[in-house]
Amino acid sequence: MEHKHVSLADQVFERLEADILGGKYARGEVLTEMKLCADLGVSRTPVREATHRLAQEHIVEITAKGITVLGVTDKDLSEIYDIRMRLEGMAAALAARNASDEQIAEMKETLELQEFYCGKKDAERIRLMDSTFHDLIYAAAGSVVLYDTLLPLHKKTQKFRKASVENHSRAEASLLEHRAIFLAVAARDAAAAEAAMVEHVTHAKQHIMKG
Amino acid sequence: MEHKHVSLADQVFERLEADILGGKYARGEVLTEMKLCADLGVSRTPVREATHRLAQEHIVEITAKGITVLGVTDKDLSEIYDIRMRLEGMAAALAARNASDEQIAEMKETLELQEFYCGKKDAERIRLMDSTFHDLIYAAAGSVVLYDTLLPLHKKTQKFRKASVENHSRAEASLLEHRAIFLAVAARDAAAAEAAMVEHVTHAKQHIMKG
DNA sequence: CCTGATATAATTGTATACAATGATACAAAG
DNA sequence: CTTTGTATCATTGTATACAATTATATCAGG
Repeated sequence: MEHKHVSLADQVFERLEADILGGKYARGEVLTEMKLCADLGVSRTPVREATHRLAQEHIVEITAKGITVLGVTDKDLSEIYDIRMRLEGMAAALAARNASDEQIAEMKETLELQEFYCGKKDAERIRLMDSTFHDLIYAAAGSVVLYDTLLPLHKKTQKFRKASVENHSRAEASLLEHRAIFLAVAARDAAAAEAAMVEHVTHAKQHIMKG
Repeated sequence: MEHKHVSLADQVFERLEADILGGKYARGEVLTEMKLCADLGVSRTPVREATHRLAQEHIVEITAKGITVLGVTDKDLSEIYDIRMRLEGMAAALAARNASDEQIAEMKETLELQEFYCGKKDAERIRLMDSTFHDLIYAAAGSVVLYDTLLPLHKKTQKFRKASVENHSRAEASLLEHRAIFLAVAARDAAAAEAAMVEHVTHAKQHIMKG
């Protein structure tokens, strides 16, 4: 049993990041440390650590006025997809070479769940399975640097991906694209995996930037 | 006059990041907050903020044992260059489209300084001009996301780039490659800028990974 | 000599008091 | 009415005391 200690600061960071990128706080909204302390029931120290880490990722901005929520602009979103277009293909190709059988099994399971939730039209869980699938690809690539580069970018798109898969036909198309990526990775075909991933990200961008 | 307040935490962060990525602390070395406090003459609070931000970038690891310096492994270095190969071309192409005349003038000036220091065989300053040139390209691209993605990756290579340009022939080759990128950007030729940048990063990787 | 439990010590995690900064409201002068 | 100076207040920045965790040394038992 892994009893790795998770600090309050880590918990606050995860929570705030998810809340902001999930759309709970509006862009431009100004928070204060004390308000967050009261909401979360912790002292300023872990809140400070969390907000400063968020500031480093340009998710909030800290001034004497307070903690301003920056979130993700449409311009950011477009740029994120342009970057992901170039890096996720690389990740898929590496995953095809380096993924363990166990990782491939996890991908398969994730895909089956995605199909299940797609049938139930549960957008939030479809989005979650989407995140998990991409995360598995990043991890399977076996590059810590690539993982650290892609994960924050992917997280920043989560709110928009959820909105996207509320459209059922897009949700089904996304599932098919994921399956194509999976088959190529499972077949250890790096070139096919890269091509499938590039196509997937391209379509995702097209659909998201329309809305 | 911009009298933007720079906190102690920011100063400590910059200092520690530069010291670790510059090679002052060896990989595996274990620091403690108190030691850093004594060295830098500040309390634990700003030191904590700085070290935790460094931990987020995987430059250090914080455990009950202390603050372990991770730095950059050869594997990291290789992966960083593979990623930069894909993103810096994008940045150069965007810079060719979006750079202001002022930014282009700054690039020109930076190049002239690089040439000057290349003549004097001053590796540290060549490395600095190299950093400045790439930073100008990132900024001129006009994408905050791309800037934030590339800058940390570029910083992590600084120690190795310095070692690389201590080889005079590589320093001269690098200067020529920068000039080719500059000319394409100044001519507003995005495709040429991208090609020149990809070639530059490719050569840089080849030279650095040999050493 | 090795193994394991236990006590100790070193380190980070957290809370809070105080300092410094900057924003804001308001009044006085032009 | 606008502007400018000033005082107040809210907020973050910093230092430090205390709690919790974990590594490490020590010792007993086999």
